[in-house]
Amino acid sequence: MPAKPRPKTKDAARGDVIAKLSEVFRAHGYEGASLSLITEATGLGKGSLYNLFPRGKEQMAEEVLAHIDGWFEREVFAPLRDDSGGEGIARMFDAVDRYFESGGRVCIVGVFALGAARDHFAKAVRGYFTAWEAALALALRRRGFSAAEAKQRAEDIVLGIQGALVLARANDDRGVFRRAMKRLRGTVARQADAC
Amino acid sequence: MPAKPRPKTKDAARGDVIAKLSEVFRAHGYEGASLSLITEATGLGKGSLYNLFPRGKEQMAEEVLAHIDGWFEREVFAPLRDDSGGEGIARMFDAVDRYFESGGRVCIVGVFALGAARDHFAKAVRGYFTAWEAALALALRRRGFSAAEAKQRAEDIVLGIQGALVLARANDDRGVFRRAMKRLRGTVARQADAC
DNA sequence: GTCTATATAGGGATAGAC
DNA sequence: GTCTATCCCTATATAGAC
Repeated sequence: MPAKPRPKTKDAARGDVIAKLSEVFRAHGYEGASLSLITEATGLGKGSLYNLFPRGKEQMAEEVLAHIDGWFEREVFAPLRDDSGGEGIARMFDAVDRYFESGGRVCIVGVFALGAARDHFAKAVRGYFTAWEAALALALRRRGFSAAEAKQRAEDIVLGIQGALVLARANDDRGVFRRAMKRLRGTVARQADAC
Repeated sequence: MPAKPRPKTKDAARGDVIAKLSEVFRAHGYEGASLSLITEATGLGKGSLYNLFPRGKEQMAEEVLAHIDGWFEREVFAPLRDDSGGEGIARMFDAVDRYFESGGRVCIVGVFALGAARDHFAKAVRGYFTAWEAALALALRRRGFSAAEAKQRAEDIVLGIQGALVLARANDDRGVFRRAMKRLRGTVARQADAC
């Protein structure tokens, strides 16, 4: 190994670009994310962008979605599946709260899902939500819920998070998201409404 | 009054155009709704469109939003506020299920809320959700919920509907929406979890 | 690898004939 | 009122200099 690879590796630099791309797609959606917005956000000219992403905007979006999927796989889905010490679900809520900045940022996958881009990126969009629900349902089963109930509650939680993001952005108020997250955390505590 | 105004009135014809515009904005969002998509959907040339909506696409979106607001005001908010015979909430769920075709159509206001268009149409977007929540909270208070609980449950229901629409479209599966609606209907039945 | 043209298509919007 | 033709701008994408 050479002495000090201080200057960023190729992959790290690419990661930086993808992070900036994400914010453009998040704020403007797929069709709204113009190359001029992208050059502005990344500080790169079109030439550089097409050098990094030869297939253009489509490829940029694909890699943004893949990056999101990777992050959630590491920070959310894997902890849910391992559920080390029964803390998987709590870790999920923590990670989600950080990722969406308590409702200050919307979900790119959700934005894509609502627009015409869904058809083009259907597999990634669907995969994201199904992976999330499946991992969460598994963790809920370990908590003692029946298979059917775990599935239903997992769906309600993912759905609640997405709805909270819509309302938080519509009203420009993170309070909606915070309250929803608190309530959703509560729904996994009480094992059933048995009295 | 003249004998038979069989041919459509001006307003009715305008209503038809707005209905078709709505479907374009619903499917493609504000930025994605190009004039060529709009001419195709309405069957009108640009000249006619600019005659009907002199301020162009912006005005089209404004009138679409106003039309939605009018529909919900009549079919959802007013029944919730009147709550004739305590059926206001049930009528809301029925109307919502019809309007969104059991999850087959997404919410235009939700689509706008997630995109950059929110800033331009902030007042209409915010107004839609706040009116809905306020009317629903009022109906819930009449059902015996405390002011705080009614407000919270109203928020959870509106949020749940929006989240269900996101997931239904993401997974291309109306089942998510139907299940969510059923569950949400249930949350207004049990007055409190008092055992 | 990054930039500055440039190419080509489509965007929103307008003018004017009918 | 509706169309066609046209305006000007911005879109994505490419070429080629450095």
